[in-house]
Amino acid sequence: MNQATPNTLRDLLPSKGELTRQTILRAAADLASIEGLEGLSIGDLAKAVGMSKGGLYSHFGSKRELQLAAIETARAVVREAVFVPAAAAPPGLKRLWALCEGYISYHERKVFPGGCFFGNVGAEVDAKAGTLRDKLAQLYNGLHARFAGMVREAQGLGELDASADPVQLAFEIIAVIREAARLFLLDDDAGHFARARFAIAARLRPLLTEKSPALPDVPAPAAKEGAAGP
Amino acid sequence: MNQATPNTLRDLLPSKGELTRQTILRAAADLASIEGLEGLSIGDLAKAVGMSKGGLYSHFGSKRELQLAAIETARAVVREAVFVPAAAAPPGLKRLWALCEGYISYHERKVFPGGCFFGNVGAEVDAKAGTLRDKLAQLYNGLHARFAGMVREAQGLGELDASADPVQLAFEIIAVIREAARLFLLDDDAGHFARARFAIAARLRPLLTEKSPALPDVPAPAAKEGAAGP
DNA sequence: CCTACCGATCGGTAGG
DNA sequence: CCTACCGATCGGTAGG
Repeated sequence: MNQATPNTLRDLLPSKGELTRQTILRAAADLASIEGLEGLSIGDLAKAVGMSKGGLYSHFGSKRELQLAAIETARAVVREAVFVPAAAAPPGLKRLWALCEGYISYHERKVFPGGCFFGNVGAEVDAKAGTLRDKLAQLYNGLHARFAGMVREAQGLGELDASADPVQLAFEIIAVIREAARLFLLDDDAGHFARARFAIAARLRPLLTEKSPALPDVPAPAAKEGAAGP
Repeated sequence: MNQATPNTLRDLLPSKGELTRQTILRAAADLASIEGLEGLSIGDLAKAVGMSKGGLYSHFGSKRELQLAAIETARAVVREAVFVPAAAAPPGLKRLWALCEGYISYHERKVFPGGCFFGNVGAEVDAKAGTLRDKLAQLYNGLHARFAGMVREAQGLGELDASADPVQLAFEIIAVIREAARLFLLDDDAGHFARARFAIAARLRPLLTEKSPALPDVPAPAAKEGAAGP
């Protein structure tokens, strides 16, 4: 802090440059959710925010730096869209369910235009060892840990059978939600989310205790005729 | 068939050009499992098979044509790696379990160097409406239908409770296997597949009947300490 | 934050 | 199946 003058409102507000930077990063995250972090081109990004390529390079020294910053922005978006709302629910089973619903809704609402930023970018980098892959692995590890933590919380309150393995339960919940999200992107059928909800409710039901609040009603997904195999 | 001369062995064997074509396509599928169908460049592919770009274009008129052909090749690879072996198991619950194991093993063995071709390519195209996305949607539909069909078969033989929804069951099985596969690519921990197996066995167990053959023993996955959230 | 440029690589083609 | 090339676009830079 080499600021001689006293703080004014103007000093505390984000500078114009910082606002531009955030605009660029949010656009970058949106584009990367469709094209991937490599497929995102600086030229297209510049066009999307109405700037020149040179203008972008005054905010980021390299494409890689922009990619890393876009990941942080996407992380903040997920936090606001999924984790913050869930934290508003009462602790225990209700909060766990709110987290599931929030994560489902995040996919269904297409908070990012190309579906989940991390789903797309994760698939893009998962076969290439390196910093980006490790970063994504760590973020997904964190996601699983969040869900597992909520399971433990519900168990601690006696609202969920203590014998269930929280990590295993988190794995299964996230699995059905992400599978639904992928199928939804491919065929635009939101019914896949009904399957995810149904699977989660059925998995939790045998674990309920007399202390458990009631689970919301989850209708059985509509039957569907099978298609031909590959 | 505008062939005047009688068939000889030579006529029935694949021509040299056809063999080259297959070599190119298998290399293309391998590369696309890492880089995606767009990320795959004709120059890199030519280098991988030891040909010039011009040489490749004598087999395929355009990149798009090559992409479509590579999808068919990848489909044949999955058929040989997953569906054919499962068909060798006795019908019913055993065959369903063999299909699960085959699908898990296909991911764990990395039949494609970048993990599942369709997982990677699906994520790449799922946000872009068009022929490729529709093709992938149809293929995944077929995968789900295969699993659902095996569930129905087991039910028909009385080896699985008839009240279970085959499509829902297929959805949940595929979900945990694919989630395990994605995590495996990110952190190289094959333990995720143990979680998938455990989830499938636990899901099937309440559906077993007195006619059911015994399920293989599936050990509970090792406990794992939670990491920090995002 | 812009214009104007760099070398490299992209998909694709001509001609053999 | 090759060499030699095309225009377009890539990430990135210089200079202002």
